[in-house]
Amino acid sequence: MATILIVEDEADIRELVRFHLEREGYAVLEAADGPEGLEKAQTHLPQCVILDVMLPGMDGFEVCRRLASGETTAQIPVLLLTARGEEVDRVVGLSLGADDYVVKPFSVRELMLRVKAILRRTEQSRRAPTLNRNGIILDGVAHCVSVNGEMINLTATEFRLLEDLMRHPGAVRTREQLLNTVWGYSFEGYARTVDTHVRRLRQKLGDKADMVETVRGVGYRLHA
Amino acid sequence: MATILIVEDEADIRELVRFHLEREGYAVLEAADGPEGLEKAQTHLPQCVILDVMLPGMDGFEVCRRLASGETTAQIPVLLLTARGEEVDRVVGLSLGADDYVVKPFSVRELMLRVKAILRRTEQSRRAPTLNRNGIILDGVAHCVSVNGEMINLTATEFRLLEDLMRHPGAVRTREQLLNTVWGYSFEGYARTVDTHVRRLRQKLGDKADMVETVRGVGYRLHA
DNA sequence: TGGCACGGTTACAATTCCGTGACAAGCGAT
DNA sequence: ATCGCTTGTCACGGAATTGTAACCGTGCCA
Repeated sequence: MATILIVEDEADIRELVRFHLEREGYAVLEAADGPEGLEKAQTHLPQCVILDVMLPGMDGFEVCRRLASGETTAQIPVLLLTARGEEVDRVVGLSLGADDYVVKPFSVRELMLRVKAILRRTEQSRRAPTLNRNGIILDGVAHCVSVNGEMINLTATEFRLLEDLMRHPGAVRTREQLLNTVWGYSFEGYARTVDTHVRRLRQKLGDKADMVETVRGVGYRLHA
Repeated sequence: MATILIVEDEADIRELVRFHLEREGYAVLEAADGPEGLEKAQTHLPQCVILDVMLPGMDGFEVCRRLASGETTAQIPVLLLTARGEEVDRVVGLSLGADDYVVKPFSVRELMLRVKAILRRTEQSRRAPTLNRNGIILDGVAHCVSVNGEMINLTATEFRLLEDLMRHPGAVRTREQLLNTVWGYSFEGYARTVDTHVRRLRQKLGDKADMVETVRGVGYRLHA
């Protein structure tokens, strides 16, 4: 499941949060100061960072800024822990790119909900190695596809075609777009080739065949 | 820029928030109760909804639930306004799919920052050129159109025609202009062809048919 | 009031578009 | 070499789409 990094100098708070996060099934990394937090963020690329603003040495804002400017770490959502009533701090934090904050002393339950909310928001945009839409599951690593739990056997071309459609659920893909991504830019052939492969794909999809919709005069689309 | 809907029964709070939102450059819609808020959300698809929990009649949680279960409105982020200290409410709200909350009485500055944070988070996924005028929603990526929340089925030509009109709301488009952009410069045909397609389009638009206005002697125009 | 220009409406034939089946070339394994 | 599988192309046919023409309704102007 998701990995979460907590950067906090007070050990008892780290333990408290770790305990609850692990009970929810998350993997937890700890760091006691800013530099350690930055380094663990860069090496482990957690799905979320819980970051105390008051840190010895480098403060949380500086960590936040450096995370946002790093190429690999810019996408990691940050949840700030601030002291009560420091509205100025919150303002600075949010404008620095933090995704959310919680005021200390905080309700653990609320913190968990906020972490979940952040992960829920980001997991949609993150590219999943296995795609799953309405009973069609495509595993890019194992290179296999199941429909309603039953494995089906796709050829390489059919697999890439389905993959492209599933990566753009609800979006129309023109024959040219499909030829470019599935067959490659060097392919110089008949656009109707796509049709034939769509037909073969639909055949193998069985009762989920109508998930692949025809948009007449435009192209094909995976039902959203 | 972005459109924001505020659902709040107290008119002075609506005005206060509207004033600051408009100063930031946002377009603002107002609704005084839950049903009105739902309806405006469905027809205008704002980029964000600011929703008071305490509403006469249908409360904010119910509005939130219905927004989340609607196909077109599920993606709209919701920012809840709750009364001080009602942690139970916050928890319920966040688990219902609200993206954030602010406790009343709130700092306007903080509210603005939270709205900006929400918009920043969602604008990445909102890159899609979806046009929206008065209940007619045209999604260029999915290549589909909905009127009052109901999907309608347009042919490719009808779609391009509506797209051109919606890209120029309130502006008259002559038949020649339409022929050039919708049919392409190479088209050499009868200008009255446009009329036939306008008619077919109006038929499918149902009670929104009069959004496509005739400007006698000039061309057609989408009602502003 | 009548004529006229313009757009709405209807009908229809031509065309386009897509699903389907068939087929041959390519390719790897046996 | 032979077989089986994959893949690209093609032709046919049905269905949806589209352009055109003819006819009708309405507003405008003298």
